[in-house]
Amino acid sequence: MAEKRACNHSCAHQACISLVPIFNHLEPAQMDEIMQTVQPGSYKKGEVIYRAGDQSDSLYIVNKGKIRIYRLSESGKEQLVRILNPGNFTGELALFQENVHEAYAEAVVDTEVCTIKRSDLQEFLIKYPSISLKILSEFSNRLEKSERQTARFATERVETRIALFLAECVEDQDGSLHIQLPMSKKDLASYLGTTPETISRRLTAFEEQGLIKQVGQRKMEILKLDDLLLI
Amino acid sequence: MAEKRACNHSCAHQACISLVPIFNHLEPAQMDEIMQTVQPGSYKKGEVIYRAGDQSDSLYIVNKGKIRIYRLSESGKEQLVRILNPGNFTGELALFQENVHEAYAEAVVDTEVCTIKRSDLQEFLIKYPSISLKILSEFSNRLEKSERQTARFATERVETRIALFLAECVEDQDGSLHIQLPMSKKDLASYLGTTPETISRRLTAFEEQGLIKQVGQRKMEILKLDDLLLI
DNA sequence: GAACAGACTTGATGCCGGTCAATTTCTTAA
DNA sequence: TTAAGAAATTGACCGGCATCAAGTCTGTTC
Repeated sequence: MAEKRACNHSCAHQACISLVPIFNHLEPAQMDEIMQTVQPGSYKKGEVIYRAGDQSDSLYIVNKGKIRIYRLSESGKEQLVRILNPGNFTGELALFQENVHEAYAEAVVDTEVCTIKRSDLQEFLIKYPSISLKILSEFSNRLEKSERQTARFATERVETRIALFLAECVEDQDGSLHIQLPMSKKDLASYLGTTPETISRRLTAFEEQGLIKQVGQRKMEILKLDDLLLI
Repeated sequence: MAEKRACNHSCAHQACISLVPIFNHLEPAQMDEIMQTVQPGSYKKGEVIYRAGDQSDSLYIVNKGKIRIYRLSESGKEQLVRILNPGNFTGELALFQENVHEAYAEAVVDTEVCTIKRSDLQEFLIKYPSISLKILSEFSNRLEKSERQTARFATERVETRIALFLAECVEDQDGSLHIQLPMSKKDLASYLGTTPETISRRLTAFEEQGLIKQVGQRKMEILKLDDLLLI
């Protein structure tokens, strides 16, 4: 791997490795070893990072910016699955199964990533089994969240899914009741399996019921969190 | 662990270990070691194996019978997540995160299981890292399937979800066009996020369109698989 | 600052699919 | 075999939400 070394350890693009939960428990020396294999990449706003069906052979770690991960359904419609912020990664599924992306990824704004070749990563998995355990923990969380999301789709109405999403925003933002939506309403609609129109209407209805107070494009104040969750 | 030994290696309830993909790559001696830690359990038809909120400290492997795994949504409605057959297991999520079940499990028919204590399994994970890799692969598949399912809920109509499910039945049954539904229509409705009435109506409609031919309770013949998938 | 494109809102309309109810068919137990 | 209780079907009804169509507002680029 040493021959891939592009620059020394202090390169900015490598620093993100230390942000990633699956690596940051390692010894400094081991972390350096991983950093040697990292390749930088950058994408302009709106640029596609990989497409569904692309050969998938790398792990992408977000260094700066924001990435949208979409999934295409059988009939070609797309759903927003997740938004990646610095320290998050994608491409991990391909490590353990067929090597074609099922999803596609797009830069929301100008974005810098670090990529690690799949083969390099697999070497590290064998060399440092603790990484496997970290990835297992990550997968476990993701699976849990994904199944929860599926159950919500299967059993809850759109109104409830929106309310639950707002509650999650409160949690993510450390319990503050002044929240900021992490994405546009169009993206949110895709994520929640509805339309921007319906999101807009439900939020207005919540406001008329005195449950929330909208303030500007993506900001709002949650007035009655408990009542919101009873919907 | 040896002191837990309840009987010798030939015990029937232990044999299932060799059926489980995450263990069956091990050396016979290692597999025996795991078998020593296995405890048998049996449940009558309809009996609950664990509830949402229960302390979760074991992996359950189905030896004989069938188990339904349900998830409860925030408002108490339940969705069928998965059905376990012999060789399948549940309780794996709790290995890597908080130790409370988010789902609940119920025996569909009289069922025998093997349980492995979480602490025992964690020892094995450290001792035999190859098990981690197998579980990673399993998780990776599950995550992939779960996200696909979520995307279907988000983007496809009930009619399409039913058609896609039928296509999966064909795959699972080795491409045979004479398929058997793996569960009752009530369960299927819960799994697909709809109602038994709607399932019944859509299948009748498929039949009237000449796409399938229903024959008896849970059996049918797929006449035009391609057309079914264009819906 | 003007102009433009996106993002968001609001209204009107229609239909998919959930709900309730009444049979009918199948399964299980006595 | 019969009886009882599920499971499945079929019909009537209607409400939630998608769709289409106009706007309004925001932010960005000359």
